[in-house]
Amino acid sequence: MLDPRITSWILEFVLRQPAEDWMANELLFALPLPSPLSPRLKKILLLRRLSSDLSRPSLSARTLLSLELIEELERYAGAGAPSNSLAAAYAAVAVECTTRFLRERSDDDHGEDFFDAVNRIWNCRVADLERSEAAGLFSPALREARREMEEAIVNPVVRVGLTGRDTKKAALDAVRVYLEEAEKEMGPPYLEHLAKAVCEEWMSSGTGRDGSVVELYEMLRNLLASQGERGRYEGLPDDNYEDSVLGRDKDAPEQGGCSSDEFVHLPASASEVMKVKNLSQLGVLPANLDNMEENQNQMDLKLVFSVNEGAGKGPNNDDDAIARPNLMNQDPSDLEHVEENRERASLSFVDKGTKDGNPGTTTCVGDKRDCAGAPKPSLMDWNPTARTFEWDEDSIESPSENSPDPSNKLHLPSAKRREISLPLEDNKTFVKRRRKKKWSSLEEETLRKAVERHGVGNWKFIKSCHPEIFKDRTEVDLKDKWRNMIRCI
DNA sequence: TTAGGGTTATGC
DNA sequence: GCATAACCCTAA
Repeated sequence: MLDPRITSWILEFVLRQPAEDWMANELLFALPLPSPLSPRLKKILLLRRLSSDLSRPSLSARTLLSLELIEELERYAGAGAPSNSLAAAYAAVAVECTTRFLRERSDDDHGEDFFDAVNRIWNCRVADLERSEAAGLFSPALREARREMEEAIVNPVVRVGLTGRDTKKAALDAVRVYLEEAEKEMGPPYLEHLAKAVCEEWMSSGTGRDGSVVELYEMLRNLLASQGERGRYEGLPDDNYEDSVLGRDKDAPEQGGCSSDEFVHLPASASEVMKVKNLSQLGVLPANLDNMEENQNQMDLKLVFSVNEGAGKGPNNDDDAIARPNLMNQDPSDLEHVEENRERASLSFVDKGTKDGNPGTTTCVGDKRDCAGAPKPSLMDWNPTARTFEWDEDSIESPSENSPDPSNKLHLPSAKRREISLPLEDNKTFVKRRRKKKWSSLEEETLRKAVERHGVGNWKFIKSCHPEIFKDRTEVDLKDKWRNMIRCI
């Protein structure tokens, strides 16, 4: 079993090389990693995602999210205000994520997408940012940009001016500047330090070396052991190497609000875990997956920090598409059943995949705003007005009720269902009842604050302001939850 | 779209 | 069996 510390160093090294994204994801998925991830590795993964966005090049709400997460990481590490380059990149990306809808508008689009983006990004996201602990990102440039966007809502001349501006290049440049600065600040990969120490050890130990990978790995283990026995190993980076990247104050207490556990643990669905287990049985993955709880954490961690969902190209990619858990296309709706770890679900790196990378909801300006346009769940998922049956999630519907081979049911069992309401003759109208999902404290707190800010009854607007946090909730869910919450007072 | 009553699941 | 939370249904 590989030492998770060593694999994290290897991962750091690979992520900081110009390796392809699919390879980085493969490694991220395959290697055992320490849990929770170190702040250093988290930051490296976030930087890598920014780098991927640059290389495609595609800036989206996910890019904004990556920048917000970096700020949060640094803030909880006690690093103080975000750097100018980080704030500048954030402002530039926010502008680009908005103005792109002006450039890309179609004939039948009368600017609704742009208005939605202004509301979503500037009236909700940036406004929340200003009031939050992340206010360090709220730079003068961001303030000015918000003023301009608000003006663009009512002034077509400003919109025309924005359309003619190359905000994409400006945003790409700003992100590039930040990445270069962050890379420089981070210093060389830890593995390079280790390699130097290993070389010295190698040179001094004389004969009997064969130079194999196994031997190299053993030497790394020995170095680790000697580090443990003697404290700092001469020639290795000091014990604070991990923290130094983030400027962490050694005396700063661990923060509860964004602990690494909360930050990285996003649950994989049971089905995903089963896929992993199957792969394990096939020998594709290490067979050490019996402890599903523990290994699900590993999966969660990797799903959250996958490098780039749109970059899953690589050898055998097509063959893998069905069989293996796809780190790039994990559906957030699958991420159920682990309430304790949902605190940062809104910070997941897995996008719904709308055209701007934003979750699929739209909002408009003003109180009691018209928020039409939010996509409803597919009828294939559930129908709020249909008579309901409960389905066993683990069961897979048989392709045909008249299957010629009844033995198939052993492998593809018909869905178990139990009548809940009046029976209807046409089974097609029966749609599963959603699985109960306990509200996380993040959802509750967000709802509480939103009601304070926007008032009771604006459920659709509140949902639209926090589409990622409430992505699995309907407006009615928000209303019901609020009803429950005030009952407790 | 929302409010409010009804139903179901879950924990004790 | 009861209390509660989550979810569903439907009238306005």
